[in-house]
Amino acid sequence: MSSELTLTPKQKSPNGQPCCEPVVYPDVERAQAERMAKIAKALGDPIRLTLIDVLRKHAGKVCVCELVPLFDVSQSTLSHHLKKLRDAGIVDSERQGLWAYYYVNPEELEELSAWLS
Amino acid sequence: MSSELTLTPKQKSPNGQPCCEPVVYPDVERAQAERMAKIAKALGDPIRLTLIDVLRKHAGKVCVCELVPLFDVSQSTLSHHLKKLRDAGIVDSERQGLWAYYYVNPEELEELSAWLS
DNA sequence: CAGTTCCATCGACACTTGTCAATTGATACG
DNA sequence: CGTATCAATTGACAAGTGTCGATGGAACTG
Repeated sequence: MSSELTLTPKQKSPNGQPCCEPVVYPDVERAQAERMAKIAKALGDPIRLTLIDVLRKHAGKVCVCELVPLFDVSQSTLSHHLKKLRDAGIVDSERQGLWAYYYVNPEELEELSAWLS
Repeated sequence: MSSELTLTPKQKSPNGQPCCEPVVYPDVERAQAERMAKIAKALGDPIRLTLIDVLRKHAGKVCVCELVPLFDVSQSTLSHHLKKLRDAGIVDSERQGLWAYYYVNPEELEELSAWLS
């Protein structure tokens, strides 16, 4: 499970004395941190990160049947990874007859990308 | 477990006919994808992402006793998250007497940050 | 020395993840 | 119609994750 992020106001140490200097606060809001962590989590697997790389570089839509042979995992495993990327909103897919085409939602990566720079 | 990323050369479909147009290849190398996925995974939790935010904004070194009260989790849970960040190489720590100070290794975020932009 | 404080580690727990083989569902083709 | 193909889903399993309370170890305080 992903951790619950509930920021609380700064408290003193139990003995009432601050152990060290100035108070630090996060600049990111709770909701923002959760959105970005969700995206980062989805990128946190080499296969999924490479999938995103392929889809981004290709610009257009890519057929799943093109993606499967790029990796040494079963078709069902790759389908599972694509679902994770879909669930995170990073990619979308489209069926055309027998084939499924995937493409990146670049906007979904922007917030994390901006925070990281 | 993180998936094994072993790219294989493009194969034809079983019936010998490609199902769709042109071959796509990842631009990221296997090792690079694994490095970046490791970083992304470490950022894939709201608490850890916020910790990085705090440490980055603060520039200097931050005492753990400053970090604990910012989150609604136990001290041991926070320590666990800090360890994950240490294991990923994103942060380092330093003991000074009773206190432990954490700081960001900005270089470790660069590769992912660059790839993402 | 004895007590306290900070932080890391341990043990336990429920939940999630990555993986596969097998199945299913939809579509195309002969 | 029956068969073949692509991709998603299901069920299973070992491994990993996030969480806590309790314990441990180091170092300061009196």
